[in-house]
Order: sequence, then C-alpha cells, then structure tokens
Amino acid sequence: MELSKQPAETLQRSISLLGGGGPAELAIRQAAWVARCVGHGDAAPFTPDDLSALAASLRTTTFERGSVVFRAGDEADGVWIVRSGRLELSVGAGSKRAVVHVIGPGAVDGDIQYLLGMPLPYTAHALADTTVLFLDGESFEGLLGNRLAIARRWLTSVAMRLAESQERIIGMLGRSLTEQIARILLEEAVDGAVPLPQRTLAAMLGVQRPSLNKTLKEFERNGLIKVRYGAIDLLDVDRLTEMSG
Amino acid sequence: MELSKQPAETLQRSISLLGGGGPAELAIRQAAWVARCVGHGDAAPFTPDDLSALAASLRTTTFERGSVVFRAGDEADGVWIVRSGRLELSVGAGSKRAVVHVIGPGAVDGDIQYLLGMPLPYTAHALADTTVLFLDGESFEGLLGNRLAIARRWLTSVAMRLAESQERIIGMLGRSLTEQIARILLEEAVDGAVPLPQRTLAAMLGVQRPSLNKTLKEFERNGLIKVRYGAIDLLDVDRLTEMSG
DNA sequence: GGGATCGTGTCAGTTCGCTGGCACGGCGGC
DNA sequence: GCCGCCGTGCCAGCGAACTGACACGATCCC
Repeated sequence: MELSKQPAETLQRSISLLGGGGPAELAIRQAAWVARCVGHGDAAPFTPDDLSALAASLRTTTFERGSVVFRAGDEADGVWIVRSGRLELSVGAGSKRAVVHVIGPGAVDGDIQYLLGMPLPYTAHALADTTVLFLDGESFEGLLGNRLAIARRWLTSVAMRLAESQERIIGMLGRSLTEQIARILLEEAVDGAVPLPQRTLAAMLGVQRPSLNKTLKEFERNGLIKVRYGAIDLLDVDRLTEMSG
Repeated sequence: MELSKQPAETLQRSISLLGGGGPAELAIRQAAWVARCVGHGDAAPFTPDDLSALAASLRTTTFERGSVVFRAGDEADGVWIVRSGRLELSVGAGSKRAVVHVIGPGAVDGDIQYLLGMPLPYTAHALADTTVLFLDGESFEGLLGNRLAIARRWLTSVAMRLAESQERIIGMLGRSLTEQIARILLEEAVDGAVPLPQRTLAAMLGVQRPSLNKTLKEFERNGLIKVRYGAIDLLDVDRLTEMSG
C-alpha cells in the first residue's frame, strides 16, 4: 500500500508547483515546518545550519487511506512526522482493539522507541491519505548528539507529549463515561467537528460502541452535538466543557 | 512540615559518616547518583565537568511522612529528584481522589512542568519520610542549555517516562478490572510486595475500594497473593503476569 | 444503478462495579 | 494497657456498561 518512498527533492518539486522557489529553498522550508512542530523556540532557536542539517535528512513517504505505516512489534528505525492526513495508533484487534492516539499534521512519533531501543507498541493506520516525513535513526542520533538547539527543542516536544499523556490518565481515572466522552469530543475536535466513526471513539475510551452511542444520542437530544455519518459536530462547546469535569 | 532546606554540603556531611571522603567528593557522588537516574549513559556519558556543575546546584530537602512536597496548581520552579522514600502524586480528594503515580528513589518530577511553564497538575504527598534533591529552574535551564550530554540524557529520561505513561494507557483501555489489578500489582511491587494500602491502589485504578478488595480476596483464595495490613505479598508472579493480559 | 461495505441506532439480558455503611482487627500514641 | 485511628472485610441494592445481534442508511466502487 505504500505509494512512494523517496528523497525529499521529489516532494519539493511537487510543492514548487504551488510555492515557487528552488528545490534547496523548499527543502529548508520543509525543515522549518518540522522545526515549528518540534517544541517551541523560546529557549533554543534553530540556526540556518541546524535547519539545513535537518532538511538534508528528511524523506517523504505517502500512504493511502487504510494502509499501515508501521506495525506493533516493529523495530523503530527512525522518526515519523505527519505532514498531512491522520494516523490512528492502535493496539489489538476486534472487540479488544484499543486506540492509543489519533495524530495529525505536526505530530512526531517513533522517536521515543528509537531512543529507548524498544519495539513500537502500537500499529499506525492511515485514516486518510497521509504524507509522512521520515528521519532515519542515524541522522536523528547525529542531530541530537551534535546540535544543542535540536536536542533542547526535542526535549520540549517530548515533554509536551508526556504532559498530554498524563493529562489523559488524569482525565480517565474515576471519571464517569459521560465526562470522558465530553472530554474526548473536545480533544479530538477539528474545526468544530470530530471526524471519527463512533467505533474509533469507543476504542479510544476502551468502551463498547453501544455505550458510547447511547450517551451521544443523549447529548444530541440536549442540543450539545449533532451526530452525522462518520463524524460529530459540536454545537455547544461551553456546555460540553462544563460536563467534562 | 518541611524539616530542612539547605545546601547540599549539609547532606554530604551526614553522608560522610557512612561513606568517608571529603564534602566535595560527596557532592560529586550525589550528582553521579542523579546522573545514573537520568536516562542511561550509552549515548552521552557525563564528563567530570558536567558532574560538578550538577553537584553545585543540587539542594537537599527532607519531608516527614504525610507532608506535602508540592500542591496541584503550584508553579513548577525547578526539578525534584527523589533520593529516598516515596511520593504519591494525586489529584482531587475524597471519593474523587485519583493517584496518578507513586514514585520512589531515582524518580524525577517537575521538569516537564518547568520546561513547559505550566502549573503542577497534581499534589505530591510523602508516603514515608522522604529525602528529595531539588534543582532550581535557572540552574536546570543552564545545564540543559550549555551541556549537550545533560540535555541528551534528560531527553532519554523524559522518553522513558512517556513510554511508561503510554504503556499505562494501553494497559487500562478496555481491560477488565481483574487484568488491571494483576498488572498494577506487578508494576508497583518492591521486593515481592506492594507496600500500599488498598485505598491507594484503588485510587490508582480509578475504582472504588470494595471492588478492588473483592478481586484481591479472590486472588488470595487462588494462592496468587497474600493480603496483609497495608501491603500485599505477591506469591505467584508467573500466574499474575499471565492474568495481566 | 446495484451490490458490497461500512457506519449508525437500538434492544434485552446479563454481568459488573458503585454506593455507603458497618464490624473487626492491626498499630501507634499516651 | 487502653484508646483512637486507620486499614481491611463484607454486604444488599442499585445503576451502568457489556454482549451480541439485528435492521437500516450512507457511501463507495464498479
């Protein structure tokens, strides 16, 4: 299902149709985009030199909707950065399937497992046609080991993910299903709508779909949301926030 | 309840009763201990220079059992490292209390919130008399910004915590209470026993104590564990592992 | 336009955990 | 040695979520 795996130059050529500028400039633009995604720059701004080192190592890959980017148990051999589209990170299958996370543009993954030398704990499915930047392990290690700004910023990036993960644990412990559902709707909303089927939402909370559906219909009766095919519109964010505890 | 907050030299003097060697050497020994706790050294060994920079900034504080190290909502003004004892990180109170984590010697906390400039999301209670090393924010920032090895190792440390946190989420989603209990007993065991009251264990899983107690007694009837006052002995680790899914 | 696929809506029976309350027994302080 | 505190053990009634199944509607591919 993998459509292409090629040097960044190829992508840059296709981007150049939109943006203008030469390939080299566009490689830098790509790297600058990644730089904006990794941490924030208050503490450690990237130098142009950092950026070109990063640009030289990024490779672009495209995945069709439904295809697998990596599988649970695979060795992590580098870092993935979602450029466009969405990936579902999940464990198990059938009624035991649990969705750990749904990540979109700007999200970074695989670095943790690479750094720790552990296999990937979940499988990544593309929920839509998705473009992914890949930074191979050796280059990653080289950037971290030689460039302080990059190591410093990457630390912030991982810290943000840890804070988010802890917040999710706090949000799950001892909460009623209703509270958890209100919370996840707010978290997963993009432009006022949650573009996920109920089955996926249920798997993110570790509950069965009928339980989720029951609460969603109740929310809908109260005018909080509108349930559509494969998506949910949020109509009253304030009251949802209030309900999420 | 805070008993003392003083330069590291004071602690070193008390350590010297046990270990021998001058104060300066002992400050280094303290820092070396921290270095072993933060990440592991495969990728970035600490230089003696790194160690003395770290040693110069560590301050020792002691907390009595039951006292509060920091409260939810406090600004994180540095990094805590548990030297001995145990801290319970929890949110809420009464029947809504949720225990996010119980941390022991070698654990690092507060750095995430410091780096991200966010308030601490949980309160830390000392479960036993506890000694904590404190690294103030400015020194921490200075170490990260100037010393690549420290930034690199700290990245590994945070990565380990993120991997652990994700594993916990995976272990909670869609698992039966029995599986979750088997899992948490294995995770929290120290020397074949879990030194926590059932109330705390229940708060770590976000369930009520009677629900936990029922399953524990069932485990005990099957010879998996022995329930004691304020602690649980693990008798059959293999079968518990099997039950944890 | 027709069929396959996927997602939603719903149900009845069952299991499971919660509520809150009380009795008992270690453990520590006085 | 006594008392108070804290932790454990347990129960009955209730409510909530699970199981697994089925009907229907939307969407997509041919």
